[in-house]
Amino acid sequence: MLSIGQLSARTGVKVPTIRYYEKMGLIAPPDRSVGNQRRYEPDALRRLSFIKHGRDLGLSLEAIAELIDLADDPARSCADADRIAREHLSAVQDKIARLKRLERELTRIASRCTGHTIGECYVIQALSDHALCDDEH
Amino acid sequence: MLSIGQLSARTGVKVPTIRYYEKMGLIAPPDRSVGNQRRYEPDALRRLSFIKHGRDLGLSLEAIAELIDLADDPARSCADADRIAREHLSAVQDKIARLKRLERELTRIASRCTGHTIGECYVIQALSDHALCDDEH
DNA sequence: TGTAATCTCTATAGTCGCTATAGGTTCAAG
DNA sequence: CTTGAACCTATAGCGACTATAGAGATTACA
Ligand SMILES: [Zn+2]
Ligand SMILES: [Zn+2]
Ligand SMILES: [Zn+2]
Ligand SMILES: [Zn+2]
Repeated sequence: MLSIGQLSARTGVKVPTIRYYEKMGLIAPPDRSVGNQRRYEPDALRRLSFIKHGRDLGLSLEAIAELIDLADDPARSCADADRIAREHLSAVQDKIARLKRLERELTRIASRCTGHTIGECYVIQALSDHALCDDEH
Repeated sequence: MLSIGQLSARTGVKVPTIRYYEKMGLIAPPDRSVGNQRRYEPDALRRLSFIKHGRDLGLSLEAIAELIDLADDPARSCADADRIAREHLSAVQDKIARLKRLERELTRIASRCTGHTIGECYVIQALSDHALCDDEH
């Protein structure tokens, strides 16, 4: 049996976050000690690590909750799990594309300032006028 | 004099967002009509466009507020403005790097599932075991 | 057994940048 | 003068936590 602090130490998930996951229904409320403190079975380590890994990969708690439901039913088709992964990948790729456009624009803006005063500052001018930009963002 | 709706239409910033910016101190409270509705001078277009452009480039409202302060003082050194731009660029680059690691990992995960059931699903297995990953994330 | 240090408990508020809703008032056109 | 669109304020909600306060539980050691 693990205390919440031990579970936290072994998974790298902070104590308040574990309580938050419980409140959100991602992990089942564990048994309690006589003094009302949470006591986890070793299996909770697996569950929580699954959630943490999903979060580290950028999945939403909603997607992780769906995947947990799916994982509990080994005979079922994995089409939904695969779809969640593909959709997330595609969202990540969209974010990368957007951030790359920003990076180009910001690199240009940040490198072009030759002035010493705000009055001449290209950063300020660029922000004041999107027409100076190469791209939409 | 512009109503908040006209200001919104001309800048692409939604009406509640304009009110939010006012509450957050990014734009000055405008004059009011007899019936207490906001009436903006044409200059508000410039201000709001500046804010919108900053947001479109991914700057935080806090950074934008700093830049607005700076922009009001043309004789001042632009070192702070340049620093804000460089720091933001660097934050964007960090995000891109992190997302690219995720992309690699997710591509691998999403493409490797050959099973038809959850029991064989590589997506579920990968989430259950970070040791299957190539990278940290 | 006493005590002190650490851990844990609940409940609540704050973070960021909005967005949505409710219930009311004002404005502009016909 | 009436209608309908636009506007007003205040409040709550989003996602995924994080921080705080004030109280109670557990553990280690003397
Ligand atoms: Zn400059
Ligand atoms: Zn631009
Ligand atoms: Zn699969
Ligand atoms: Zn991993």
